[in-house]
Amino acid sequence: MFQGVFYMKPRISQLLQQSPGSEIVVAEGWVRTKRESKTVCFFELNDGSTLKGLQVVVDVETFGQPELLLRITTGAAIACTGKLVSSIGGNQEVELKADSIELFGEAPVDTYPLQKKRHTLEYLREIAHLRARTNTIGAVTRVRNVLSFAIHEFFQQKGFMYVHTPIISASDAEGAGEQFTVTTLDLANVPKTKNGSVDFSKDFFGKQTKLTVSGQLEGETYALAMKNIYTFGPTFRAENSNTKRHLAEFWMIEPEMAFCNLEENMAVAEEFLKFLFKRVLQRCDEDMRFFSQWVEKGVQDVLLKVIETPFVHMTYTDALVELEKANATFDYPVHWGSDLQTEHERFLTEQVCNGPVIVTDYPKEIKAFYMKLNDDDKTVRAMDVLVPRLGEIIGGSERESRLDVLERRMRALALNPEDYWWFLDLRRFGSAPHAGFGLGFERVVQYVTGMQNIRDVIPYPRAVKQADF
RNA sequence: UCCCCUGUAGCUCAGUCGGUAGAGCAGGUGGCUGUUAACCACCCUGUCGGCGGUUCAAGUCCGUCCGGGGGAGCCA
Repeated sequence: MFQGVFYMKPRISQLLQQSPGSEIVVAEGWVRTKRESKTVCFFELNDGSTLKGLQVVVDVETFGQPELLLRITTGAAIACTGKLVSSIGGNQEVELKADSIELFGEAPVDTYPLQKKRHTLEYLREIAHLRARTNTIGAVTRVRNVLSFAIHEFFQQKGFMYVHTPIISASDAEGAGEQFTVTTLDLANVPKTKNGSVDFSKDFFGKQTKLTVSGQLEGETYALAMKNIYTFGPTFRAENSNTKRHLAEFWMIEPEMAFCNLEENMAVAEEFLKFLFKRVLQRCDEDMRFFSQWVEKGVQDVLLKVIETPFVHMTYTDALVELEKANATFDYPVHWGSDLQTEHERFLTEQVCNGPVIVTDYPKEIKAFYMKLNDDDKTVRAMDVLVPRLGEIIGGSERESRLDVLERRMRALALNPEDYWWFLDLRRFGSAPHAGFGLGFERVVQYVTGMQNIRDVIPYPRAVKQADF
């Protein structure tokens, strides 16, 4: 079974699936809790491979070494050697009857921050370097891992190319939000030009550079060569936003497809989300039952229902009809042309549709310049996928592939076409209809797990005034 | 950035009308022939976020700063 040079000892997840036997096995991990009586002592051992750990049983009298047992406390790293036996207790099939235990690292009870009791997520954020050792964050970590892999599975099996768009961007205006500047200039002694502004020609790249807020524009260039591509990488926004669904550094998935219109774009988005949900239900059953019970009641059933139900399609104009009926209940009443607030999006997906809904064809004034203009000259081929509890989870569009229309739109928004010369070249040479969307990875993890705060679904959250660890 | 809430034992919280603090859990000791949120008994634990003010007296009232949470905006 293990043929590589590096011999992998079995993980606890594998041991838990084995039958009792006379073979000697070794289990390595961290002690979650210890229970002891006069003659018998139990450790629950966890190595991150599963939610529920392996019960290790020690016969106190035959084991001897009472001082060793005393030093093994919650948090200690140990390796236990013995046989897998069927368990007398009712909560597990097998357990490890330890003949010997090696203690690698103690976790002194008076200083170890994790106790064998439930902690709040807020407290765990303060000890983010240790929180992966908890049930909740461990489960999040496994789900996040499965989702990451599923993203590649979905696109790879559909023949999409994984493209790495740049993290450092020299584009003057990507237009998706405030950006972080990347510089090696001495901030205590910034070089200035004659008119007093910062002289970026002295900077590392010879011009001002920033961290990317989106790989879309570069993604489009590769879609118009490889046909179907996707990006999956870190994204940075310097917005001063302080909410439970925003981060300054987050991961984003951005597929881009040539010879593709908005209808096909919507179909891909729907199939993609459903694929991710299916994979998690298949491969993280134990963790998902945990989330369903303790974090968001019934979240498994919600995902199952989403998988089975076709997404509702609705134009912005039709959505407005629904919203205006209920205008009295809103803090911000809507009219045609106004942007949808969080309360409106949630009303549509939770009250009107009772499930995911894709809203399309928004007024051009409230959407980005690169979206394809409709024949009515008033709306663009944009789409937002809205889901209950979270609101917008995907934003996308068919792109404007007509050079003259795109240039006109840019001028109307006071953008300089020369700054986008390479982006416009795509429309000059071999232009084709194309479309794509962006999906915030952490928001998917949030939706799937039911975790309320986005800072708990990424290992080390970066947000306003927060860059610890 | 704006609005609201909040900061008390290691953790989660209570603390009335202003009179120098209390519970659960965690931890310790003892008990228990197999526990699994272990159980039973006893025990230990405090710069009440910082600074300033009002008062005979402040955890409590006022000001201010800092931290945390929720909502809004912006978005993914």
